[in-house]
Amino acid sequence: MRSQLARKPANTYHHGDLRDALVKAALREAEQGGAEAISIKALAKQLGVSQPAPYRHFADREALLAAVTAEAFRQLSAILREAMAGTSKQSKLSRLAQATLEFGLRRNGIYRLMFASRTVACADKGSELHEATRETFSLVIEALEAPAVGYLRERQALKIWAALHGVVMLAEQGLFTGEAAHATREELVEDFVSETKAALAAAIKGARRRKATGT
Amino acid sequence: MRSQLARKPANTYHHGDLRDALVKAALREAEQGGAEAISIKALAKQLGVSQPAPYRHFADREALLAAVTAEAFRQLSAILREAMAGTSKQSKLSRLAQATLEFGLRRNGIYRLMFASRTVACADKGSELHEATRETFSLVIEALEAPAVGYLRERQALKIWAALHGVVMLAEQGLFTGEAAHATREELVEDFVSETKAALAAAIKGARRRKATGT
DNA sequence: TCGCGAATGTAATAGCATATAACTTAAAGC
DNA sequence: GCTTTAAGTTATATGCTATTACATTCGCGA
Repeated sequence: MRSQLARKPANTYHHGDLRDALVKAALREAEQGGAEAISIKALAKQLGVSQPAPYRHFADREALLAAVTAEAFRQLSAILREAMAGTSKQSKLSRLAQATLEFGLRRNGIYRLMFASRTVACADKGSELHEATRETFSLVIEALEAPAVGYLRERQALKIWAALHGVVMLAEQGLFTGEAAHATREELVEDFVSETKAALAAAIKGARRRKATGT
Repeated sequence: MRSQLARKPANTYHHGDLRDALVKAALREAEQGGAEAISIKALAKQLGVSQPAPYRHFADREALLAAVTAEAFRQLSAILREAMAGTSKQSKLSRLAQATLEFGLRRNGIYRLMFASRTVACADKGSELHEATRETFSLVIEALEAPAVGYLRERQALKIWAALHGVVMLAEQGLFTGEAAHATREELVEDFVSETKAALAAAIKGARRRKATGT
């Protein structure tokens, strides 16, 4: 096993760790241009192997994209975990939210690969990709810092997660630029964060009362 | 000018309305598979013209996608307008929101073309596509049924629009299916709608008070 | 109504990408 | 050390985008 991003040395036959190198290189390509920027042929050339070599590791282009997307989710998870562990005066949820926004905008090609393609929807339950997405979502639930009361947490996690993605989406469409910039993206995210906190607090209170009064 | 979806009759030279036929046929192809399902070659064959004929009407594939996307936005506008004009007991905003959700899920390929690709982001200001997107967004503002107070309306419109798209996105990812179905998509949308109404009412009240007291 | 220019379509072809088949090399296990 | 198998190679089929050079028809002005 050798360094992942390396080209194959000219006088060798085997690359050493082509599968991993392909995923890493593809991720770099997708950074700007998204899935469309990923070309098996180009990757093979880049890594110094023949065109069909990648097919030893991935059945087809879709399989490579799935692996790349899974890796992207793992990277996002790591970023969110780090953000949540931060020491700024903001709440965990706020830090997770702003980190998600930044990821979505700065690495938009990868972001589109993760959330705007059909790759995730087509992933089998139990697959590497499916697990990676569930892991990421579990961080959102964790960031709520709320006790498990029925499905209240999950519902609020779904809501804030959805809202965040909507903001990234509209930002990429340019709805926050020019004359339409009636609010910054960060402001909107912060709005959603505080609404989520309020809704969660109210819902938990309500649930406890119902439980106490036995209705 | 002949029927738009028609194949070119075998014994004729000119199609009659190839540009329009291409857009309509491409839209049909994209219904399920999104932008990837649109192939110039396949469309030409379908319409009974030679492969390069489409290039008389569109500089390249991107230009065709832009035209298709613009048409899709016009169709969405029409659908939203109709929903808003409906007579159900729900509010205009609620009807617009649910109609958007339904559009996003039922015609997901087209939806991805509209919101999850870079086509809109790359559209020039003043272009057919840019105008079509602004038109659609103006309907969201209209659905709020709120007076123009500074940029309050626009801000709330951005928020609900973002939230809606997030819900569609996560729904397509499968986050509402199986064990994770802790809320229906429709419920979440309704949540966002009522939060928007509340926020809007509060914000308008606050703005009026500030104005009255002269601060 | 004739004719000419512009618009629209066709045939031929270059170039790039995915993917498969048949063959080769070297690594790993007994 | 020999064999099995994983991993890489060359050659090739197929499909798509896009361009060039050529053909046809539409519409408009003389």
